[in-house]
Amino acid sequence: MQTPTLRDVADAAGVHPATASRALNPATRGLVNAETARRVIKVAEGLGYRPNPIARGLKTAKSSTIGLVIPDLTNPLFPPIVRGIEDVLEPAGYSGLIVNTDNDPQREQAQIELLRGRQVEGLIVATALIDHPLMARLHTEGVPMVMVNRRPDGVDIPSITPDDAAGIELAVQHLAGLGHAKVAHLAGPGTTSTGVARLRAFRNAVRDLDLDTDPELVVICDHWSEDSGAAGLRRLLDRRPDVTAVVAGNDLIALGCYDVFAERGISCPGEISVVGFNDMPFLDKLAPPLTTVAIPHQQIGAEAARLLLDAISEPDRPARSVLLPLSLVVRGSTAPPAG
Amino acid sequence: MQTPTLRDVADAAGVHPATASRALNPATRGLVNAETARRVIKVAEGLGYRPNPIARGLKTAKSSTIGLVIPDLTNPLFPPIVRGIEDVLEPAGYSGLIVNTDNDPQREQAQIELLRGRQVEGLIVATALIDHPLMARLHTEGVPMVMVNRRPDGVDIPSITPDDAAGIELAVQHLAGLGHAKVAHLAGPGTTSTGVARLRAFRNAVRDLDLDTDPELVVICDHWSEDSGAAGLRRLLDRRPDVTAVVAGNDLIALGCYDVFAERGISCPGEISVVGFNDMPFLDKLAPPLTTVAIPHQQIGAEAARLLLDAISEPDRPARSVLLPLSLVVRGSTAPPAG
DNA sequence: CTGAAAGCGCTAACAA
DNA sequence: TTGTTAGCGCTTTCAG
Repeated sequence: MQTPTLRDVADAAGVHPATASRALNPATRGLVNAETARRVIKVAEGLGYRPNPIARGLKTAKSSTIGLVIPDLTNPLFPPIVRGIEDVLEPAGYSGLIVNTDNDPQREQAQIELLRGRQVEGLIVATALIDHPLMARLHTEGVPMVMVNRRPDGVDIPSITPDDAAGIELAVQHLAGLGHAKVAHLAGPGTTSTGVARLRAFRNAVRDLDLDTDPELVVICDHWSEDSGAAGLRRLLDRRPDVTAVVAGNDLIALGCYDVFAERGISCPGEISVVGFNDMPFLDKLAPPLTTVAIPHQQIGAEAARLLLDAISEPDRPARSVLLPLSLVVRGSTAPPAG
Repeated sequence: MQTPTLRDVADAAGVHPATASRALNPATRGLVNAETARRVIKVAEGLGYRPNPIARGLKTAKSSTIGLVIPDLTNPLFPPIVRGIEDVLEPAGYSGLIVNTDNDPQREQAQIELLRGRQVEGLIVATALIDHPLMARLHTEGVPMVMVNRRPDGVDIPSITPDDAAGIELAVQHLAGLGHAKVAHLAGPGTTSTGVARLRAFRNAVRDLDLDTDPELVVICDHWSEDSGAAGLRRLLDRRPDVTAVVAGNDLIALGCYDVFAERGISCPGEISVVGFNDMPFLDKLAPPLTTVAIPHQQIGAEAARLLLDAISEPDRPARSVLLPLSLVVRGSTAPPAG
C-alpha cells in the first residue's frame, strides 16, 4: 500500500475524514473532542500517515514554499545566507526554492515566473538593483518579499542590509590609523545600493579624516567580481601609482587586487594595503590573509526569513527594514605605509 | 482578478476546460485540432495564464520536484555541484529542493521524510555512507535516487563518483616524481566510500612506487573537515616527524594541514609538501596555492541529474554508475623534498 | 462536537 | 476532435 491518505486514517479511526483533518491540524484541533483527537492522532502515527502538502496547498492556495532569488550560489557569500534562511524556514514548515539568475535580468524574470508558477508564497531576493522595475512591479502586485544584502531605491520593500556606511567608515578609519593618506576605493557597480552606499560612505570618510580626496582615487568596477576588481586596480594604478591603500567594494574585488599584485610584483601589505567587505569563508588562508569588514551572513538570512514570514502572515504591516551591524576583521593585508 | 485558471482560458476561448488542457500540454496537443490549439494558446497568453503545478501534481501524483540531500551547503564543494544539477533539472521542468543534513543521520532521516512529504519524485544524495541502512531502505522502497561523490557499499544504486583511485595515484606519482619517499596520507573517515577508496589507492600507490609503506604514515581523520585534518597532521607528526609529503583526503583536510604549519612554524612546501583533493574554489589564492586533484564539479551535478531523470522515466532500467575522470592541478604546495 | 457536501485546478478515462 | 464526468487528497463551510 502506498502512503496512507487522510481517508485511510479516518476509516481506521472510525471517524469522518473531516474530523480526522481537524484532529490532525493543530490549529483546528480545539474543535474536536480531545479523546477523539488523541485516537485519530494515534491511528495516524500507526499508519505512518503524512499529510500531502500538495493537496493541502490546492485547497488553501498555499504552497508552504518560498523562492530564493540569488545571483549565483557559487559565490561564497550566499551559501551561509541560504543556510540562515533555511534554518528559520524549516521549523516554520516552509521550504526554500533556490534559483540562480547569473545577474541576467532576462533570466531573473524567467526564474521568478517559474517560482510564481510554483505558487511560492513569497520571495527573498538578493539580486536587487537600485532601479529595478521588476521588483517594483512585483511589489505593487502584492507579492510578499524581502531584499537581502542590497535593496532598490524608492520602493517600500522590507530589506536586510549590512550597515554599508558604518563598514566603510571602519575600514577607512583603520587605514588612516595605520598612517595611510592616499586611500583609494574600488567601488562596486553604481547600479547596486551597496555600490553607491559604500562609495558615498568612502567619500565622506576620506573627507572627514582629512585624507586625499582626489576623485582619481575612486574607480567604479563593472561587476562585483574578481576580474572587475583586477581591471579596476590596473586602471587605478595607471592614474595614481602612488596609492598606498585600497578599500575594495567587496571581497571578490579585493581578490582581483591580489591578482594584480602577483602580475605586477607588488607586495601586499608592504607597498599597498587592501581591505575587503563581507568576510567570505577562507579569507584567513589567503596570502596575505585579507582584512575585511565582516557581516553576519547566517543572521542576515535568518532575519530575512523572519521578516518574510511576518510579511506573509500580516500582509498589511508596514515594511520593516533592518540594518545589520558589522565589524572589522583585521588580518595581514593591511599595514602602515612604507617609508 | 487573480491568476487565471484553466477554466478562464477555456471560457475565453469558447472550449471545454479539458480541451484547453489538451491544447496547452505539448504532450497531448496532437489530440486537438491544430486551429483550436492555436487559438487556446493565444488566449492563454493573452490572459497571462500559467498552469498551476500543484493542481497538476495532485492529479498526476507528480510534483516535478526532486530532493537534494547534502551535508552542508556551506562546504564549497557543493555549490558548484548544485549548480550543475539545477542546470539540467530546470530545462526539464524540475526544481530542486535542497536540504542540509549536517552529517547527522537523525537529521538526514527527518529531512528526507520532509522531502518525501513534499512528494519529491527522486533524490540526489551527497551524504552516502558505506553502510547506510536508510539509503538501502529507500532503494528497496523504489525511491528513484542517485548518489553523488560518495556511494554506499553493496547496494545497487546509480552513482556519480570521482575516480578516487586514479586521483590518488596521480597525487602520489607527482610526489614520487619530485623525489619524495616518505609520503603520508591523511585519510577521510572509513565510513565513507571516498575515504576507503582513497586510502586503498594510496596503499597501492606507495607500494607500486617503492615508497615507504610504514602504516604509521597513514592517519584516518574523523571528519572531512579542517579541524580533523589539523588533528590528523598533528598525530602524524608526533609519530613520524620525518615525513616530507602529505596526500590529504580532501581539500579541507589539506587546509587543516596549513593550520598546523602555521602553528608549528613548518614551511610548505619547503619542509612538507601537501596535495589536496576536489579543487574547491579559491585554492589558487592560498599561501601557498594548493596542489590538488581536480574533479569536474558542475559536470558531476549535471550527470547526476541526468541519471536521476532517466531513473524516473524508466524505473526498471538497471542502475548505471559513472566514474568521472580527474586531473592533477599542480600549484605551489608541492616541491622536491629539502636536502 | 461531528458528519455531509462541495470544491481547490487540473487531467484522464470514457462517450459522443 | 471535443465534451462529459469524475476524482486526485485535503479543507471548509454548513447542518445536525
